[in-house]
Amino acid sequence: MRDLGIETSGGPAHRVSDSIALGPGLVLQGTRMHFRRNEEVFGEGEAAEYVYRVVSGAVRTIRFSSDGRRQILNFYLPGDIFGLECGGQHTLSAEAVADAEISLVRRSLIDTIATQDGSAARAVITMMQRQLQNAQEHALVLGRKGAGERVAAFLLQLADRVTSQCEIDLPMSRADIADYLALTIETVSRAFTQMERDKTISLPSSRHVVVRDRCALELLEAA
Amino acid sequence: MRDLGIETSGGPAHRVSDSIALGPGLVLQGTRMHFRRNEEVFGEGEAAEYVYRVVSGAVRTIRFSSDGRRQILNFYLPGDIFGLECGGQHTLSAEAVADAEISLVRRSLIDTIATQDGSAARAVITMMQRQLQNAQEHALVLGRKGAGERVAAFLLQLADRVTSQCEIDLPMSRADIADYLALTIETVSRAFTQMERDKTISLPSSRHVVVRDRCALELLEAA
DNA sequence: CGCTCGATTGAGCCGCGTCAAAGTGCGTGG
DNA sequence: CCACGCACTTTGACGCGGCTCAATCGAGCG
Repeated sequence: MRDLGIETSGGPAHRVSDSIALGPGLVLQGTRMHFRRNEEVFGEGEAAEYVYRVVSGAVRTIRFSSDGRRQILNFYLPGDIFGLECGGQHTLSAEAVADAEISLVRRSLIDTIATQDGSAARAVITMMQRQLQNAQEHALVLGRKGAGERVAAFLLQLADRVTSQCEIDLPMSRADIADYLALTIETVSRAFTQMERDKTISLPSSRHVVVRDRCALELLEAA
Repeated sequence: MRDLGIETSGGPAHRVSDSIALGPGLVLQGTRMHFRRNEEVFGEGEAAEYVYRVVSGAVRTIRFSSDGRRQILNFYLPGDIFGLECGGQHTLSAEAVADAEISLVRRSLIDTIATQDGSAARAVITMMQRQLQNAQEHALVLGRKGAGERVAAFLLQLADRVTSQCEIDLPMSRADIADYLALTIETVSRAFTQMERDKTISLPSSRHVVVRDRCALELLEAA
């Protein structure tokens, strides 16, 4: 938002700068790294040394339930910041959904600055608030919506994060969507097909969605 | 934890002090208020003026999905702090589960202090991290566990927050548990009954649970 | 051209929600 | 002290949405 570039959930650009801003005139230059599709950025249990910003590509954060099924907790697109959720140790892992450039800033550096500069500390708190609200919204979707509504909510959420608000390039597979929405790939696929049949969306290819009737989608989400 | 009393998730005592600690030697005395069972502490959309700490009783935070069904996002017991999740405006509402004494501290006061004192800012960030991890754990439970596993997870979570780790006094109704776990009251009730049949717990009364076999409960949770 | 991986489609089943009816505990008033 | 009413809980019967299993389809690539 504004000039800060601290948004954790609003990266419309295909490719963005690799610095993390903590306030006006306080911008941290990160180290840029490249990750291949499905490569791990960090793993559950590792020491949390860095905070990350997506420059290009996309990232997912993962946790596994005790019986081994995976739950995707969030997707991060260019401009989004991730890796803040933890104390000293990561409680989840992060992987590249597609090839991604990611900018790393040392957590100790951010800690130091946040301790000295009040407005930087507030920037960090604001980022975490956004993450927290995301997680709560996610819990609401998983708890209270049926399959079609979940997929609709997912598409709307994605549409709002992309420049062209009605044409979406999905960086993730059906399996990723399923594990994010706590459904199976079959159910996700059927939901897409149904929406296409209803002229709510069209699917030129399986990774490319065109929203033809946003209202219908919003109606579906509410269900 | 430690001497700070900033824990958001660990209030074993039936009744605790009403101050919020932001660091060693930095303790904010709150204004104590009383809320009746089911009374609203704050509502979605209201300006977020305060941060709250449960002194006695219990509190739930709520959000409604677009079709009107409610989802309980968290329960707060004595010692827990809530109301941090928002920016300027509450994105959820909070109600007393049972009669509760709650201590209020002005958000502006905390903001001011956090801006000036680095360690206070870190205390706030730590509290938010804990909230965030709670929310993510909750999403994992809702997404990946069946009915019995959810109830088992709920009981274990509660058992860990109570002094007597095997005797739990539930401050909330079956309906509250159901809305927290995204189940129906009937399903929650059946899960309790089943556990009692399996000698995993006993139910001297519907609000009083005795954990007889914690291992079995942990096994159930994993499912 | 044929292989492989992901996506789609279909058939059948099961867990949990829905609806309905008792059962239980507690506060209130007679 | 007991009778009644109300709110909450438990239990049962049944239906449906989404999962499972299996086959087919389609696109990218060697």
